[in-house]
Amino acid sequence: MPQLDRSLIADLPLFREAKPDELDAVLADARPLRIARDATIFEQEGEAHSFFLLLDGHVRVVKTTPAGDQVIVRYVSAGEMIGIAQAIGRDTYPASAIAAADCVVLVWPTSLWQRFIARIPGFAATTYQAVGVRLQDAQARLVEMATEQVEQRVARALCRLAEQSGRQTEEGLQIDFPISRQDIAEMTGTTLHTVSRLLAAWEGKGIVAGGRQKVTVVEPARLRALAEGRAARD
Amino acid sequence: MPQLDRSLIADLPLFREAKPDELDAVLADARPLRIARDATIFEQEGEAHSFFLLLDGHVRVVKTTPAGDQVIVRYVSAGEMIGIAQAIGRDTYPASAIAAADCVVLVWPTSLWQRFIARIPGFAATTYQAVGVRLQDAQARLVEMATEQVEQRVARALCRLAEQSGRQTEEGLQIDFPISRQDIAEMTGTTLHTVSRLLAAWEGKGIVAGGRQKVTVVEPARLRALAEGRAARD
DNA sequence: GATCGAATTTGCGCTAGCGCAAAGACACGC
DNA sequence: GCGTGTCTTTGCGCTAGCGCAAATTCGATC
Repeated sequence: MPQLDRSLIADLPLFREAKPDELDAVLADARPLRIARDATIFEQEGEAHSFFLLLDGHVRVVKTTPAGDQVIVRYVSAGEMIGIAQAIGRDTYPASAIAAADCVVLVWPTSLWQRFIARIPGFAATTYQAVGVRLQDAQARLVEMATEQVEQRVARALCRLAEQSGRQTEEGLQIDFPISRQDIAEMTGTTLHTVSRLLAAWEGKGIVAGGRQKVTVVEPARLRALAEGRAARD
Repeated sequence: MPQLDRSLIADLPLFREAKPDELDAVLADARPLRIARDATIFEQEGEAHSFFLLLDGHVRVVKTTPAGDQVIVRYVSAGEMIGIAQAIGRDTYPASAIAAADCVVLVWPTSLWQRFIARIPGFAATTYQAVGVRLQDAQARLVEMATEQVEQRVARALCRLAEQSGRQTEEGLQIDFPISRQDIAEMTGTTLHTVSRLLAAWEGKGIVAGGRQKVTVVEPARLRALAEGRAARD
C-alpha cells in the first residue's frame, strides 16, 4: 500500500477549495493502488464502477476500433482524474486506460461521485472545466488530422509529449515514460514504419535523439517549427 | 423580430426542470435574432460576449487553421446551445459559427451565464453533459480520421447528417439544409474532388442521389454498411 | 431567356505514405 | 554468456487520393 502524501493531494487544483476535514473524509473513502507498467486500469466498454485520481506515473487512454486498430486518445499525467465517464452520463467506459509507467492511483467507487460533487466545493467546476479542455484538445487534434501531413502531426505529438512530460537530461528534453514508435503512430494516425523513418531523418539533422522506447528532443525550437509547418531551413 | 413559441422552448431538455416564472425571467433577457443563410454568428478568436440558443435552422461550426484550411467541427440543430465558450473557461470563441440555413436564435450576453446556472435548475448539468457528449463525438471522429479510409469517413458523415437532419422525401432521406461537396470534404478531411467522385459512384449504385448543394440518401442501409466498413456486395 | 458565377464533374499525373518482408539491435531472463 | 522475444530499422513496390486544370451544369439575376 503506497503511502499517501496528504499535503501533495491538497495542493491539487481539484481540491484547492476543499475544506481540510471534508478532504480527509473523502480521502478516507479512497483506496490507494499501485499499478504496474502495461497493466490495464479499466477496459473500454467495461462497466464504470470506479473513478480514479492519478497520483504518480503516466496513463495512456486508448480507443480500439471494431476492426482492431488502436488510437491513443490522450496521455494522462499525475494530478489528473481518469475514468470519469459517469460524470458525463455514461455507465460504461468509452476507452481503455493502460499504465504507461508504474503508477499510483486513488480509487473511489462510482457511487461516491455525487458525494464528491456535493461536499468538495470547486470539484464539479474544475472537473467539468477539465472536460471542456479535453474537448478543445480533441477538436484541435481533429483539425490537425484533417489538414496536416504525417510529418507535421508526428512533430506536434512529440512537442506535446515533451512539454507535458519532458525531463531535462544532458542530451535534451526526454519523454519521461517508455514510448514506442508504435505508440507514436497510434497517436498520430500513421504506422510505426513511417514514425521510425521520420525519427531517423530528424536524428540525422540533430533535432531529436532516439532509443528503444525512448525519445529525446534535442532542439525543441526546430521540432516546433516542423510542427507548425514552418519549413525548417535544410 | 421573430415570434417566440414559449411552450416549444419550455419543452427543451435544457429547461425541463426550470420553474415557469424563472424561465420567463430568463427569456425576457434574451434577444431573438433572425440570421440569414451563410451569415456569421460569431467568429473564431473573437471575443466571447454572447451565448446562443438555436431555435430554428442549422449552424455549421468551423475551425480555420493558420494555413487557411477549414474544418467543420460539427453541425448544430435546433434546440442546442452554441457559443458557450465561457462555460468552459475561455474568453474567446475557439471556432466560428455560420448559419447553414436561415436561422432563429436567442442571444444572451455572456454576463448572464452565471445567473442562468444559478436560477435554472438542471441547466448546468444538461449543459456540461452536452459538453461531454461533444467530447465523445470528437474523440470518435478522431479515431475515424486516424483509422478509416476516405470512402468510409464520407459514408459515415452522410449517415450522421441524414440521421440528425434528414427529411423524408419520395426519393429518400434528404439532408435538410444546403450542403456542398466542399462542406462534406471539410467534415471528413478530404477534397471536394474526392467527395464528388465518391457520390458519383454511389449514385451509380443507387445508394444516394445528388444535386446542387443537396444530398439524398436513397438506401440508408447500404450507406451504413459502407460507413462501417462492411463490404457492400458490388 | 440570355448572361454570369458558383458548384460540380471528370481526366490525368504524381507522390506521400502504407503494406509487406526481412534484417538488425537491444533488453531481459535463465 | 547465451538465447529469445520485442522493438526498430530499412528496402521495395504499390495505390489511395491529392493537386491541377478544363469542361460542364445548374441557379440566380436582370
